[in-house]
Amino acid sequence: MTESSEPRESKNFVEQAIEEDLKSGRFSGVFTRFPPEPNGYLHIGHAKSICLNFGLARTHSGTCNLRFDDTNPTKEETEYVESIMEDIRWLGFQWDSLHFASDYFDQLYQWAEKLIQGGHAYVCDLNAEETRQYRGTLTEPGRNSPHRDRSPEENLDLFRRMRDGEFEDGSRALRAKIDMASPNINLRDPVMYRILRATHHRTGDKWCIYPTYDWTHGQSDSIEGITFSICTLEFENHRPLYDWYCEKLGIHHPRQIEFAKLKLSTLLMGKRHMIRLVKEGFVTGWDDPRMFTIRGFRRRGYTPESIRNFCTDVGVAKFNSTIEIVRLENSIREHLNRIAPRRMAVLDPVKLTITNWPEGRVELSEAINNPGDPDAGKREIPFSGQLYIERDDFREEAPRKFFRLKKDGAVRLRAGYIVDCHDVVKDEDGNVIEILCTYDPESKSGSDISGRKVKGTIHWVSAEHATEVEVRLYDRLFMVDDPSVVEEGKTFVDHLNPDSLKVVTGYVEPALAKAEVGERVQFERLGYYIVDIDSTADKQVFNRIVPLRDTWGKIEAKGKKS
RNA sequence: UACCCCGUGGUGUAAUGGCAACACUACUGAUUUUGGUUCAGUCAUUCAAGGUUCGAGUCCUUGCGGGGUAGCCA
Repeated sequence: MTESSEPRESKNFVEQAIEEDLKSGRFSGVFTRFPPEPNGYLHIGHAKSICLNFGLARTHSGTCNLRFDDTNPTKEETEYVESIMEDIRWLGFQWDSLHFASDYFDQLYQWAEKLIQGGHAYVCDLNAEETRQYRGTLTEPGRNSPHRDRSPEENLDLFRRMRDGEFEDGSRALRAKIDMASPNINLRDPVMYRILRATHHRTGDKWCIYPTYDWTHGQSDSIEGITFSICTLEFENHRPLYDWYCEKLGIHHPRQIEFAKLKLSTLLMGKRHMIRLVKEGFVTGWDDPRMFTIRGFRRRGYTPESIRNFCTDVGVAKFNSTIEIVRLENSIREHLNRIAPRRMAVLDPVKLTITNWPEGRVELSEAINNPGDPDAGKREIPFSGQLYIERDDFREEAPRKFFRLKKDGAVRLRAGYIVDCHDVVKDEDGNVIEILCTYDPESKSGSDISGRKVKGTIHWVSAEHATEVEVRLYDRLFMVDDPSVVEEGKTFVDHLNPDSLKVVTGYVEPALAKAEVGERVQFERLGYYIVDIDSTADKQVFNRIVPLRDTWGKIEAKGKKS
């Protein structure tokens, strides 16, 4: 027996913090939560937080709750609650319990009265504008509110009357009594309750006062027994307040840990940006395959696994970094390369006729479904004398490095024969409309006795047997790394890629005829595609998920430059 | 110009005072009936200066750079 030297797994700073607290006995388990406000659709950035929170709970045999932070009735809707739950499940996670911050409104109210009685909170009659003026600035301390020294009795009376609807919206607020001179502005007597007559998506018109985020979040965490309250960096300055409330209340005190949110090059995840894209019709909706929403990626054809892998891959830190979008594209390629069956499809067809092919003969070719996975099996494809090949795969005059089909050249037809091109037919404008070849009967794929070696292999479909389909060629919505950087007088929509969607008619091999909505395949030599929900019995619609790596494209582009 | 956080290759993430590692990109080359895949290789004196130490990416000081914060939004 040799001593196994455990390779120490590298841990991110959140895991390290968790380990410390478990070791020291500060906490006895990992209980997390994902706390979205139901005011919009989840985007790829949320996926990072979801994977983090659910993943941490999973690896430590803890729990992760889903809690809707619904403390602002003017922005929240039930529709979003549904969509968020659906997206989380699609990503492959299941919450241990479902909560709403609004379920805690009664408890929060009781606790507020407790703070008032302890002299830690007061009712302030300043309006929003006056409050702002009293708060001071980043460099100057604030001034105490004239109502700061009311007695607990008076505050309690006023607070109850606030709750009972005696005062107008915005006329008063309950504030925590902390320190108007604190260098941390969050501690300058933050508002705990505002008067707001709005119908809440769950509590209806029961309340006319609503607790703020700061006064709700930590307490909700506490009630649920959360141990690690993981949030994004912009809440760093709120942590002292989070801690203050828990201490003053003497309740279970979770640890807040902040991490850098996901930023991806070429994407714009801001709510305002996404709303504009949808509202002004730059995309077809929140689930447009080009959108940065979870539903967008889902419809585009991304797999939940690829998104989860991506999130693990980019790691968690406190540094505000930008991840290159190719990392995400790479993640979906990596997954689909393993699982997607190969099929042949021609998206920009030109006719190829085999002049020595016996009239009317149809032969079945055997093709492997996935060269990397023997278990994926084989399929049969009809081969005939009338084929379509990709226009791009033929050149009358080709550069030396071009090893596809050229005039007087040879190429292998994937899972078929080697063909030699001897002539082309052109239309009046000189465009090639038909390529004439002979096939080499001894070169059949799988039983090749010709001994010939050709450099190129191209894909094809039999014209007579191919199915006509609609193919939506999606590309990035923005071609620049950071679309939020704009010149004077311009906006991010000026960065929009005019070619982010091209719709073409494609011809696919018969095996694809029964592909169902949601099925993902690789069109050989082209990319990965998924059958879109818009497909009908008459016509299938394929979305391009991501193209294959294109080494030749790079070589060619370089050649054009030099 | 107050407070808080952060600076490690082109991009990210590790290294927990002891040989700067891993992934992605890029570029080579090999393999390949997908110009795909796979495999091999190449690409850094850790923002700067000073200090502590036998030894510093790591600890201390200062500077520089980036981000956050002045909602009765979250």
